[in-house]
Amino acid sequence: MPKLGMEPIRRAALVKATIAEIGAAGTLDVTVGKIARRAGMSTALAHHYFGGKDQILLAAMRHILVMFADEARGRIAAAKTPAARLDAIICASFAPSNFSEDVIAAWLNFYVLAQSSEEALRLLTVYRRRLQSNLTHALRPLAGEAAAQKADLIGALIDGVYLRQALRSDAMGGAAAVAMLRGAAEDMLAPIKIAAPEWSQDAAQNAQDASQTAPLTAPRKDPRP
Amino acid sequence: MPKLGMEPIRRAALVKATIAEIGAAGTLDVTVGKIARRAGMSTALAHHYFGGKDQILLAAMRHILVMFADEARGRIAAAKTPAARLDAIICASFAPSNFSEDVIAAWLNFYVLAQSSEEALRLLTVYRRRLQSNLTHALRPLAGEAAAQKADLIGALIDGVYLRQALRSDAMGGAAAVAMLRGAAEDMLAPIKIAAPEWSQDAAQNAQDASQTAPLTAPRKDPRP
DNA sequence: TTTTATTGATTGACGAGTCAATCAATGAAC
DNA sequence: GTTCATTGATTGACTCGTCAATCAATAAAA
Repeated sequence: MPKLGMEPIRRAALVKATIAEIGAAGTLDVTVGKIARRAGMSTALAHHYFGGKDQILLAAMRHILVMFADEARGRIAAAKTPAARLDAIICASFAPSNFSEDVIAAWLNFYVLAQSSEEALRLLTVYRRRLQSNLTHALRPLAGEAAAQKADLIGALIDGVYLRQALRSDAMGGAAAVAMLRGAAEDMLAPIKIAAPEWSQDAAQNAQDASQTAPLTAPRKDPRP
Repeated sequence: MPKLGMEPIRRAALVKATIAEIGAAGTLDVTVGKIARRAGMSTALAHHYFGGKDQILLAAMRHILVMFADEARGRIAAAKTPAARLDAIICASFAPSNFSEDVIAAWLNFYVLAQSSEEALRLLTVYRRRLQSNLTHALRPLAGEAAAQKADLIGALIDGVYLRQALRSDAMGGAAAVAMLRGAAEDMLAPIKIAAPEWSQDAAQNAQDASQTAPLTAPRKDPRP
């Protein structure tokens, strides 16, 4: 059984299991034993590779943050116009890799963790700054002076929509969330009259990647059940 | 020492202490012992009055929800115009009673609790529905058909801005949050051209109550009693 | 005396972290 | 091509602390 080079494999398995376990429990109050068992190893091995529960949790958090960063970077790089960049950021936030049930639960819990863990707060701050920076950059040509302010707004709105997913009752798919965000961005930018004509074209291109768990109906403008 | 009619007093003290303890710890992982000690009694007494930890937590949550409902009801009742009602809801969300450090931390934690507690989810759903209903009602004369959709947006935005307060790094006061929401609402309503002229007047009246300044920068550490 | 208020002590369970001990590949020496 | 020392991989069992919940007992009203 024991082959060499197990460490990265074990670490990845533990991170994955941690996110799954958090999603299943809805809490950070998961035992190392459960995580390890789900990852197919003993608790001692988990400790061997990570040193402690905190490190496991933080590694899971880092993983989620990196996944989001990758998603966003790729989509932004592929966008040609400011409007497309804005849309790319919105779509990245609700792309499947960042929008599964487990990841949403984990994300919410990491917000809580940031209140008692210096390192978690640091990581979350990095994420927030990057989002803000990306949004501001995309909005500069569209909103000029007001770019930073609008970026703040859209950032908060993304967080808010995302947060509401934690409550399964009024759950909507990623596509619906994206549609909502797009509508808000349009409203916000409409008075400025610089809304790019190719907007809908970019939107159509991004939309196919952002659909999640197959909403049987086409994404509606009005997300009211 | 033993006087009669202690029950309501003890319960209130425990609820208050629970919120404070959650705020201090940043977690729902607070011990009954700590809560009871902060409330000036023994753990056994806390169990006597509440039956268990879950009940204490839910009572604290209910208390916060009721506080918010009272705040909102009062402000909405005092508002004369649709725009003023909208502003009243916004202000209520960031009024001191709902926007202190402890309450923000508790609120965030209750979102997490709702993922594993049926009753917590139920309570949160009630809050969400009421907020949605209030917003829709206020927006109907301003946005007509789109009222429900706009209400969803503003509701999500309120949650998002509120959520960001959990991270103290980029903390802003309640007044700043309200200003941000007002700006967003104006942007959103501007194209519809029904924005009431007395808006700024109502805003000025509401603003004084909603200012709150408690910016922190570091996560909290366990206080040693 | 009955009821309400109150607590210190106790219990039972659970979980994080540690440790000493195995297991199995690898590769060098013969 | 055996032998064997080395080292990473892996675990079961154990320690130690914590915490929710319970209980038996005491004190003061009514």
